Amino acid sequence: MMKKTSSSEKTPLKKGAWSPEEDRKLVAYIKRYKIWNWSEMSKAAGLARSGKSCRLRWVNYLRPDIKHGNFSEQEKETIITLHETLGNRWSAIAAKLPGRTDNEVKNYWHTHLKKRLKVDSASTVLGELHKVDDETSAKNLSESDHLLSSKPAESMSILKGTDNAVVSPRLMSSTDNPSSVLITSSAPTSCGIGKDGKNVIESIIDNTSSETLNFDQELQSLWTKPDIVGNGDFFDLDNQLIGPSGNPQEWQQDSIWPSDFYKGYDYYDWIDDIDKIFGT
DNA sequence: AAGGAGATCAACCGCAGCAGT
DNA sequence: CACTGCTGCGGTTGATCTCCT
Repeated sequence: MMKKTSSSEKTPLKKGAWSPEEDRKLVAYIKRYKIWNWSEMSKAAGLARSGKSCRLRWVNYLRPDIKHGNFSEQEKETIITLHETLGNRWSAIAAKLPGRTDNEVKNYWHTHLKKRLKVDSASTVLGELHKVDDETSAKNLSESDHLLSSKPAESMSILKGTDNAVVSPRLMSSTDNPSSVLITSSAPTSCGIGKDGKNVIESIIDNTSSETLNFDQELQSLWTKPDIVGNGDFFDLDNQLIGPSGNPQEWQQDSIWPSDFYKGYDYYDWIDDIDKIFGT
């Protein structure tokens, strides 16, 4: 292995976008000699780049196991779920997504997913909610929706949400639904949508608490009844479990999406509606 | 067609942690 | 124990692209 220990000549290090030639040099060098010391490798490979720049280029772009292209629905949900528990630990999140880099996950979060949970864009979001509802009310209010709305109002009045706590917009816009939703979360951030489409609420809550949101009281007195409950379960007013524990994502993975409860409201339709509302 | 605004993403920067001396 | 250098991480920047007027 050709190891240059030091270099007295101070060639200015190149910055900015990598050329195909530079990529080729770096890939060829790593294929042949493997990674041993980024700053020394850079010189040995004939690149006027810092070791740091080489490492970044390799790790984020040139590595053969990098998965390029759009994020799948599964990946999106994984990022959202993990971000709720891990926060901005992008490398930890990326570690759960084979082929994705921390940089990519971070960029994707900031450009696509962050706005899903953005609270202060409530009016915009709710405008979209109304739009979705209007567009779908006549044509798309399927039999399943009628079945859903035909549930006794009181049985729907309290919903203990998921870790994501993004409540089905179609469910929540059902006219028979009362105005409060109980959200519980094991994650620090939760978001809920009022059935009247008037409020979108996001709040930082305790890991083990759940809260009752009354959408008729606007945003004041958001949290009215903290208590300790199990996380991620759906309950009706009588505290009867009406959905499985865990995240919708896990429900889908485990084929336990509560289709009885949602009456044919498919998991992917649910995600689609969320996408529409939050503008992904 | 042009240009302005916003979105996207590759790359840089600064810092912290760790290992070697 | 202090110093130094390397690596990895998260925040930020800026070039480029896309969309809208």
